[in-house]
Amino acid sequence: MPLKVQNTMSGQMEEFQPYQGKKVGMYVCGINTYFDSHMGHAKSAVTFDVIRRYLVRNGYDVTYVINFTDIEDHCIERTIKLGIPLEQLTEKYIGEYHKDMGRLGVKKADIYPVASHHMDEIIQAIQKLIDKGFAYESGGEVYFDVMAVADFGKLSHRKIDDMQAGARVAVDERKRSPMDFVLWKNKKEGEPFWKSPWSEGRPGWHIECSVMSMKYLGESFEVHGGGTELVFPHHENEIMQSEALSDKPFVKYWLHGGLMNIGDEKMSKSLNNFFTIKDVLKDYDPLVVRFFLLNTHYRKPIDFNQKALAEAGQALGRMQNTLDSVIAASKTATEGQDEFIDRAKEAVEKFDTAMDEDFNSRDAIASIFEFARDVNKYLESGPKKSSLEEIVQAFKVFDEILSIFTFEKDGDSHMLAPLMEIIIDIRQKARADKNFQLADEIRDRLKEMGIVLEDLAEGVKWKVL
RNA sequence: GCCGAGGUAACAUAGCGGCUAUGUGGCGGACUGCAGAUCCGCAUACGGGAGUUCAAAUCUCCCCCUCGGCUCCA
Repeated sequence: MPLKVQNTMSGQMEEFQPYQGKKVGMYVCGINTYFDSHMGHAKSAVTFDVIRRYLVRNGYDVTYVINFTDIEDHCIERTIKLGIPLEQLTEKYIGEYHKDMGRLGVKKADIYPVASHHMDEIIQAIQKLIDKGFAYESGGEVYFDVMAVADFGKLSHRKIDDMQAGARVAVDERKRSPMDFVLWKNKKEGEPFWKSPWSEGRPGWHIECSVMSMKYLGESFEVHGGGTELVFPHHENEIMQSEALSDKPFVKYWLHGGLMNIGDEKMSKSLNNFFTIKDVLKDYDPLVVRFFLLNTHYRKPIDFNQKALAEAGQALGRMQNTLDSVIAASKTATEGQDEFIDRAKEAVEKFDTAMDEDFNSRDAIASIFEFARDVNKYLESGPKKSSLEEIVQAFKVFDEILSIFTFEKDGDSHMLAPLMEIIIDIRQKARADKNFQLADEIRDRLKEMGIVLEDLAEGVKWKVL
């Protein structure tokens, strides 16, 4: 089954096909480096992490680029307020970003370009746009001339005339058209600035991404991602700038993720209703958070709340529990295999089929739950070693993409197993003597240190939480 | 106003022409000294209205509601 992706540009599902062979360039808009990342950023990072992992699983040679925007109002405001150089602020939050995302199991991108390190290229690009007649200078500022491009709005599907320019902010009188956007702006008093042919100032937000993505991925590349709120104006403007510069199609597939909401509002820094990743990880296992994010299709919004996270913990625990049992059983199972080995292979196929449909991780997870139920049944029917190993392999495939399972627990030391055998033996004797008080005490005290006992018909099972 | 994404059982999510789904929670069983885990079963669905079709949650049209975008924002 071929991989299909929902392309915002066409509004349709399209078969995924790189420009050349197996090479895939992938660019995702990262964060503004002035504050700790919140759960909305986590959703984006995890979404595209999974997409990247799945592309790699399908044999694509992915070059993944995530940018950091450090030349932007909030960063500048912050650097002035704290009285530290911009560079220092940028570095601090890049470090925090990597820490947070690392804890969430997000694999590192190949390149993390920083806007302020690309000033020469940005200025050159702006000059080129002026030279080619796509931009104009006005009072030390440079604007992109929207009227100079024929296909305005092809990503967001809107027409210039239909929009209420200045609906929320007054139109700048220096612009020729209200839809024109700034490429270079004058510095304000006390702000960091760079020298340019037009004025001492700084670049606009959109041009930074055009320049950095094309620098590292070429003038045309395959995948560009981000949250839906970036479709307009940011990505629309990126397209206009990039294609004006290169005269080539910019990006083949536009992938947009749904937003993280709180109640009926999106989570955002400016609305001040955000939960930072650090705060959430104080209360929840990173694997649970990751599962929570992947249990909804990436293009849909997710409502952030404690109940949903708790539920995610329960649900993930169900699957992990099955995995634990399989691993434990495989240590003592009889050699050989049986027909369940095919069920394990089928599980991987179902998983891939779901992921092939625009990275439908939710559907993929549902298939794992079904598999887990079958596995649980199988475990009670005298499982064979090879089949159990095949099940573990299947979970390894799921985990290669989702990264939500644990295969080895910290407490798994060589001494622990024989020690537990002794304790369980003694407790079984107490139970045989109907000394339930002692039996319960042993169980309770083990639980306190994170070891759970389960009395089953076929014997006592233990596991480390 | 315009563009986009949605409205699925108690809740949260998939599905998107015929196979009634997945998890959490609830109820009832099996197992059990108890607890937990696990299994089996039950209940409660497709925003409203018209239409197309042998057949619609899935297609068409109209309406209602929610969110996002048209300032910065993953």
